[in-house]
Amino acid sequence: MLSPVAGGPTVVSRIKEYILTNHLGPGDPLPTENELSQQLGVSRSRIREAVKTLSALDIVEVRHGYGTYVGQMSFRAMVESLAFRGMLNADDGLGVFAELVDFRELIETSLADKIMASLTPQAALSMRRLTEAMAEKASAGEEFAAEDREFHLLLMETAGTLAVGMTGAFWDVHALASRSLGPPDDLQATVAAHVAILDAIEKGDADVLRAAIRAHYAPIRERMTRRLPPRT
Amino acid sequence: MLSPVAGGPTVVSRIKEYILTNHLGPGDPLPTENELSQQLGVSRSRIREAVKTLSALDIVEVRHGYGTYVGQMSFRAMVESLAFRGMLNADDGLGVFAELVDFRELIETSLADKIMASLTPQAALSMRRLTEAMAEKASAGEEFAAEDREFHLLLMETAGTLAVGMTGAFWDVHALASRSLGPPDDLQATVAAHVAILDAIEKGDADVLRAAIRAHYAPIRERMTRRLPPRT
DNA sequence: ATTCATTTGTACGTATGTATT
DNA sequence: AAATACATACGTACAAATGAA
Repeated sequence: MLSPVAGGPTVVSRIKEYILTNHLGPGDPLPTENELSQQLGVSRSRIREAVKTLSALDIVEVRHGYGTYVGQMSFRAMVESLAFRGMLNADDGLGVFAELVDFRELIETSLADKIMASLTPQAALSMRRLTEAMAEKASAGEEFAAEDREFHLLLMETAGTLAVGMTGAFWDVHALASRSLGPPDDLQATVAAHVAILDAIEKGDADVLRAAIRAHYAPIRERMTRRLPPRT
Repeated sequence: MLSPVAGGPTVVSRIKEYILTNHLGPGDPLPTENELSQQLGVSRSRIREAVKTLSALDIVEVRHGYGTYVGQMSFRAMVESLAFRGMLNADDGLGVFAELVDFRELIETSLADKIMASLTPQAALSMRRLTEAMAEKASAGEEFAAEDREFHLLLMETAGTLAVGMTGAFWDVHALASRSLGPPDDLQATVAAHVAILDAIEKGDADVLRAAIRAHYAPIRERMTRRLPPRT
């Protein structure tokens, strides 16, 4: 029997290996499931399960009826994982979600000087436009999640793609959490908080900026902890 | 036909739903694959593929021959995803790995004050012992990855479980990267860098601590960028 | 616009390996 | 040591989606 030894290379790792050794990049096609099945000498079911794993990590991307491709950089896996974990704990503690707020605030405040120093005028302008869009929607009673997200991404722009990716991921987790947490925050106040951050940047005072960021997160944190269910 | 509508709830989401509505917690058992197959009205193959996805995210944990259980909080998915992404880019830019160093440094430096204020004596003592263990191994020419990891985890202790988890995850990614990057850093210098961090904490000077942290990461970053392959 | 080949998605049956009692 | 409950693996058949002829 040609069965692999226990603890030997898994199908998942062999597919990863295939991608690396063949120097495939994001968007490049993988062999079909049948071809992989033959090349690796395992059944198609097994290939499919391995591909499911890789797909969950966005290492590959599967298009129904078309093919399988090397995936793009993504934090979706982390978002899903954290979000679900937050829901699980939602009964007792909101632990994950609350800590997430701390973490976001920590990163943004600690980058205050860097942001101040190197935020591009274009980014600042985009952020200004976003706050205006927020204000408009707020007075119409609408939410503005997309604008909020983009605002914070632009804020992190200078810190590199990884930081931007993480910020976006945390924001997404928070959005998922928020959804299952009841009515949104006071829209007008949220807009004002973002305007305050932007004003601080243009004013050029790092201390004011840090204070504005903290003020922005204060009601969010408050909302998280307020939702702590009464222990029965 | 009872087939679900296009875009309807996926098997993955239905299993997540099952866990939440039944108030299962980490370690609690899920129905067997056959039972799930019946309850959800889909074939066992589908269940298996869905479980593979959930397992990749550590939302469930499968024990061969025993059963499937709700998983523990984990960053394994992010580690695997980031590590592979780093390998992919390793040809051209080392982009992800290099940014990871920046991010780790950012987090630790920005927590300097908090660390200083609230690191427990027990943690400090443990860290001191770790540096001693590092020194011992270093003079024997051995590496000390485990001690290094534990040191940085203790450093973040005060910042909450999420921060600790992220720190561990980043460290793991870095370790995976390091493996495929050639010989390790200068062991003696690495030990000294950790000792300097610890000394700074006990001395109680946040500025010195930040400098020590930056000094710790400098050679690591240098190593990353130095490895940029000569473009052919 | 239809048909056709290709590729992934779903289903089911069967056999085998593995851990627990 | 045996029995049981389970996950793992394979093969085949068919459904659904996509792109191209």
